[in-house]
Amino acid sequence: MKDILTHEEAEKCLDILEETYPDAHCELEHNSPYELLVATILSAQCTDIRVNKVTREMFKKYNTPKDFAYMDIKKLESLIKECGIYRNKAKNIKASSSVILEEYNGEVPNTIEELMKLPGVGKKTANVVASTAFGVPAIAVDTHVFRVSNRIGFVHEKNVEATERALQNKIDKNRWTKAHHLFIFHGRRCCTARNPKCEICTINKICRYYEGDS
DNA sequence: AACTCGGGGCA
DNA sequence: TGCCCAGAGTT
Repeated sequence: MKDILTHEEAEKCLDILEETYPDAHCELEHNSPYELLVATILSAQCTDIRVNKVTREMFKKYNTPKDFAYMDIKKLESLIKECGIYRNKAKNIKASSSVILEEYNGEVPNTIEELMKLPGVGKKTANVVASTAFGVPAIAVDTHVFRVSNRIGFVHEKNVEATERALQNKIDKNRWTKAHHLFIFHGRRCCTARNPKCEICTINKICRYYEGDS
């Protein structure tokens, strides 16, 4: 059984990752909370690169809840086709936009709880939007966060729920959001699911996976 | 907690 | 074809 990073190592790990990825924020490009919400809904089972491309293009013409709430569903489906599962996503974007328009006066709600009431918005999307757009401290354990945090030994848990609790205990609340984005950046750029680039990894001196495998 | 649903892109 | 991808909703 591998040990896990000490509190000091964990702090240092986050420090190094911050230096490594100075631009680490949200990988989903956005100019407004609403754009981020749409992009995040699109990001389910789809790479951020493709989401950014589709969203950027679409928002040149359509960029308000009103635009999408009244848009023909077929048209919306064709606009977001590249992002996959587009029928559900189109339906959800349209429906969420209507709710935002009618119940929130056109403004995206700023709490995790309210965001989750929107159709197609679950825990992860709500966390990303609330933390990125509104500064709510949050850690949403997606595949990257789960893989990276467990692999390097930041925590040692077997499922996402336990990982989320462990991370919240291990990390100061004011660093939750930052840590969330850092794990995802690291997971995409270096600590990939297969063939991680351990030799160029900036935290390989601390990493339990690297120690254990070398 | 386990399960279903879901689709384009790329090798 | 098979595998990947920053999930949501229902039971």
